Amino acid sequence: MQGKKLGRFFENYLEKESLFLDKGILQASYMPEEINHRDEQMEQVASILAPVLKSEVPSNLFIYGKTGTGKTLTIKYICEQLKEISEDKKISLEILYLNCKLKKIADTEYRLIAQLARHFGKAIPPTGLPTDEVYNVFFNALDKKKRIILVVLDEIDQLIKKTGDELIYNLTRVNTELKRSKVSIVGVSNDLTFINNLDPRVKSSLSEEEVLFPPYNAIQIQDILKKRSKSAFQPNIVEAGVIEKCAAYAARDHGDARRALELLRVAGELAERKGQKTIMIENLDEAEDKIEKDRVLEIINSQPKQFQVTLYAIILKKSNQKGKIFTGEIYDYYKQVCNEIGLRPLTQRRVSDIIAELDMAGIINGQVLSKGRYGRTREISLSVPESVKPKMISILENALEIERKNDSF
DNA sequence: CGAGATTCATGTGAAGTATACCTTTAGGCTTAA
DNA sequence: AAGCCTAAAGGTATACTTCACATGAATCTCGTA
Repeated sequence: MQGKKLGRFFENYLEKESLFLDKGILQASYMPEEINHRDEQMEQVASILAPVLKSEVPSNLFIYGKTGTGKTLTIKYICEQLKEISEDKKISLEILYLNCKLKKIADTEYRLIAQLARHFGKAIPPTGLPTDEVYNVFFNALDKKKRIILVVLDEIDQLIKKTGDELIYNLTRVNTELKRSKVSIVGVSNDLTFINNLDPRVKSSLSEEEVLFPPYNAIQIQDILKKRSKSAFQPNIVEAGVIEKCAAYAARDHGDARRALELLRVAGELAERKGQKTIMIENLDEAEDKIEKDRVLEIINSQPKQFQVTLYAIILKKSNQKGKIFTGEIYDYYKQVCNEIGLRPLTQRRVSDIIAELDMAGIINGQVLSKGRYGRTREISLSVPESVKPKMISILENALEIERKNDSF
């Protein structure tokens, strides 16, 4: 009985014609044939990196611009081109791309270097080796043969903020130690100000060259969306005004093209799931909601237990109590929750750091403020739409194996 | 009334600790000559 | 004697704790108008 029903469902699913021709085109990982509206930046970056094709070491390069301005895309595109040409012409060139934000992969000096070394087939344990040793392994792997290595560090600001700038200093000194190989660093950052807080030596060596990626304007985003949607969707699927609205949404927060594309894709998925024949403007609002929801839930799920408990405490405290909430209150509540689920509570010091990290992740919003005679604390609020909250709570409760006794809503 | 001094609750930096993991070393056992 | 395995020793990164000091505006204190 059930099986039959399900079977019919799948049949229907297959029969239903998809709105998409190629969904991949709207995904962030998609590499288009050509990149629009970034000609100038493209040219700059290309001309800076071009010397690798003559086996010369290019200057270190620092790329900055807000999210969704095409930094990552452009640098990846150029790297691919360089790689192709270098293979054609038998130039030995290695390009390493690494995103420094990935937790547990490249978010400390040790892990970053280890990751780089692994690129050359070296097995590096997750812990235990001296960092110097890992450097040595890495250097030796590099120096095995004569070549130029291009290290692209995406979201480098996150890493430096956390681990200090010594890392870059060490990487730049590679060139003086290696006999045969030469390394050139490309740093990519969202944070426009971060470079100013660096050690001057590091600063000057990292940003021998700089390229700024300005935000796209609404018209450019529209253009990009149109081009991509043409090959991503079946013809005549996207209703009039949808693309314009989509671009407007994205332009609203600093011309983030990635966001615009995601919005369009998710809107398409939603429309398809609902059995619509076209994508309507309403779908965009739903999509925006869903994207935010997915983003938050994704982060929550990947968070360590202690972070989840902290967040859980924040959410519940927040919904039980009107007005502003502060670190002290949360910590008390947090301890209580820990007791209930039999988890050893961390110190307030640590929880304070965890709160700061949740803030960084964009789930909550914390602001240190002084309440004068009544001390100094962080004022915390949830930076998540109301609609996501119930889902968050149930996920957290699930993850933490909490049984909610009294419904506090 | 206003300029300092005081105060509170917690932020924040530095140093210390526990844990998990790594390599090296030394001993003990086996094996083959 | 050489080879191999194992366990202990010595070392590291990371997550967390402990200790101690820094912060900064509301409030208090006290001299002055």
